[in-house]
Amino acid sequence: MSLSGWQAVQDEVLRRIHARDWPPGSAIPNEADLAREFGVARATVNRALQALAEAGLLDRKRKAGTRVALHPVRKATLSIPILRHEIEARGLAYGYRLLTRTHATAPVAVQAALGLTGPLLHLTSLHLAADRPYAHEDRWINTDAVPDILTVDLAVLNANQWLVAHAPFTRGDFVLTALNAGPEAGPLGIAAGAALMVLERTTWDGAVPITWVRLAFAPGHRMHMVL
Amino acid sequence: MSLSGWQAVQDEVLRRIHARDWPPGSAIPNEADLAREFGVARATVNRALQALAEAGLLDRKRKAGTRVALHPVRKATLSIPILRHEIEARGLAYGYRLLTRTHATAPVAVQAALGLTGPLLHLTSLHLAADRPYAHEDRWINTDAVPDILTVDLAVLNANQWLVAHAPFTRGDFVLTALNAGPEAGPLGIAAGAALMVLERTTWDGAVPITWVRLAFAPGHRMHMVL
DNA sequence: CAGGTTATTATGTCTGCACATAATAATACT
DNA sequence: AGTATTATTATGTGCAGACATAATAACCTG
Repeated sequence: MSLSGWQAVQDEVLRRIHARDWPPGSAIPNEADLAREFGVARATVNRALQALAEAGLLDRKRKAGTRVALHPVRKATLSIPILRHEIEARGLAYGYRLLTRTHATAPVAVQAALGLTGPLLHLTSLHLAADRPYAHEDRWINTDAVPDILTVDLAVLNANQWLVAHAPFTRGDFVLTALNAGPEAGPLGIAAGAALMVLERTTWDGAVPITWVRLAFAPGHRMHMVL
Repeated sequence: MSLSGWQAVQDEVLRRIHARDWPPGSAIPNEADLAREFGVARATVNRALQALAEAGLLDRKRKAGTRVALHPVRKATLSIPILRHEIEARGLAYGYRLLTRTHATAPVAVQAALGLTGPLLHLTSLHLAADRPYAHEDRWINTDAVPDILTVDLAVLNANQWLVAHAPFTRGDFVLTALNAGPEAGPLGIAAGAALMVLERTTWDGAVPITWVRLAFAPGHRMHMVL
């Protein structure tokens, strides 16, 4: 067989995995052999197999060789767009309303997530889609890390947008969970107790914690992923 | 400067992006120039930049060159392990209980997701962690695609485990949402109305729909992701 | 000057070769 | 027999050179 392009190699390997020519757990031929069989260079086979390994379909180990993953750990990638873009992508007008802005000591959960104990800048705000509440945001900001944010009029400018533009982060950490609506119920204009999808995110710049955010989406919010 | 290894190149590029040497939206030098500057082959620079592009930090276009992404679409990867492994990884005993097994016509939402109208195999079951309800599963299976599943005793063997082992899928589709507990409340042993994290997944083998699952996790479930 | 053609350029990828590295197998030594 | 050392092997990665391809810029031409 003569293939051309590492994508073609990848497709053929996928086909064989799928057709059970190479059942889960079994070892597949080494790169050199495959290169010969497919009529390509070893580097080309390597590219294809590495991509599949990264996708979790193959397990590769030096010397041990390559084998079809027994329990393919499927990785869904959830792209986290800026809310404004997410909303505008649906053809809706985006709106933002700052609800509160204070300096205060954060709840212990937030303190623990950030690894800080001092008082932080605390914002609560509302993201609107076509004038209807879309998500409620509860944010704590480490002003030591981004002192410039104190000079910004956050009533006009979305804190998240300012941060992505001025304080790039190197590390992030997400938790998705579901909660019965508590204090967010009012601003979101919903009944208390409604099930809300909640996203909690902590971001760092290196070792320096920047911000902790909790987004509570309006009921019915669906987060979509593909794999 | 002389670097060695594509990872080192990647790190240096990351550093420059982060240090605002190359601010968002700006074009960075071409591969040949970077290769010369770093004292590596162009292929090495290419490897590094491609990885960063895949991660969403760079936008690359032929001829146009490479520029720092204006709105780095952060991609969180959520690894979807088999529930059994997820539970056992926490050091808890895994349990499985089949609740119902029927053939029936699926709700329109399921019919739409799968693109099928005929009657399907319908299973509801419970996943247990240390004998406590962990998640409620509501599954519809296209028996035309996997007729062998009819020969399996699903009271003993987890349908999901059987499927991953015998019916590899090529495409999947996730939706995460939050719902107030309805019929799941009973089996999960919780109060009706509690906020549940719900994961709906549809899987295909090529163009053939295989199964639709809805997992409702016990209250307090946290789905963790890193980016 | 508009519209189409051609050149240029940066990335995408392949090849063949080389050496590095990790894991295993084989061997030697006590 | 048990342990330490040394091959062997498959993947990981690097290099230089080449051509492919897409997007843009420069150039004609009517």
